[in-house]
Amino acid sequence: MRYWLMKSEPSSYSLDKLKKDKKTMWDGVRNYQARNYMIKDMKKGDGVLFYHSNAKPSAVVGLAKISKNAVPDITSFDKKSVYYDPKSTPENPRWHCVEVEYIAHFNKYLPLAELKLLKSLDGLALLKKGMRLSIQPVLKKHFRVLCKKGVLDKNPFLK
DNA sequence: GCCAACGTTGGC
DNA sequence: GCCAACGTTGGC
Repeated sequence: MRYWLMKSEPSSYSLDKLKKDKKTMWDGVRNYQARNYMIKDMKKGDGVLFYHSNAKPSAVVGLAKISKNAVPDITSFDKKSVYYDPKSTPENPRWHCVEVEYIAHFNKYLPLAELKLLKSLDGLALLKKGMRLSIQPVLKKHFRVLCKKGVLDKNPFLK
């Protein structure tokens, strides 16, 4: 099993929204590196840290998991969608998306500025200068550090 | 709102 | 294949 961090601007899709929806297709990703992670590496059951970007403050806010492996992103075929891509067709889809399922909000949010101070997170992709990737792999040790910092009564990933 | 960093596009 | 121009991300 692998671990991930997924970014979303709360104004477009927040963890609160995911809680209401329970599950969502992570569609609209139009970056090849992020797409390749979804297609090749993300598997059902993987752990996901949910990050609010462009937020006040930007922070890791909770936990989710991958509930379905990648499938073609149908928004890329939809002319009315803002995610429409004329180069992506049902016969030859260019973009894919996984399904993400809500687990919990952390009891403590983890603002970016605080995470930068932690020696135990050295090497975490999120903290690297210029890192804009919306889907990032997270090492198990970093995942555990963040889960413990976030505090949850029941955390399926910390047994 | 600014702007650094990064990704993509397209002319050549 | 190079690279300038442009667009986007996202912290601050």
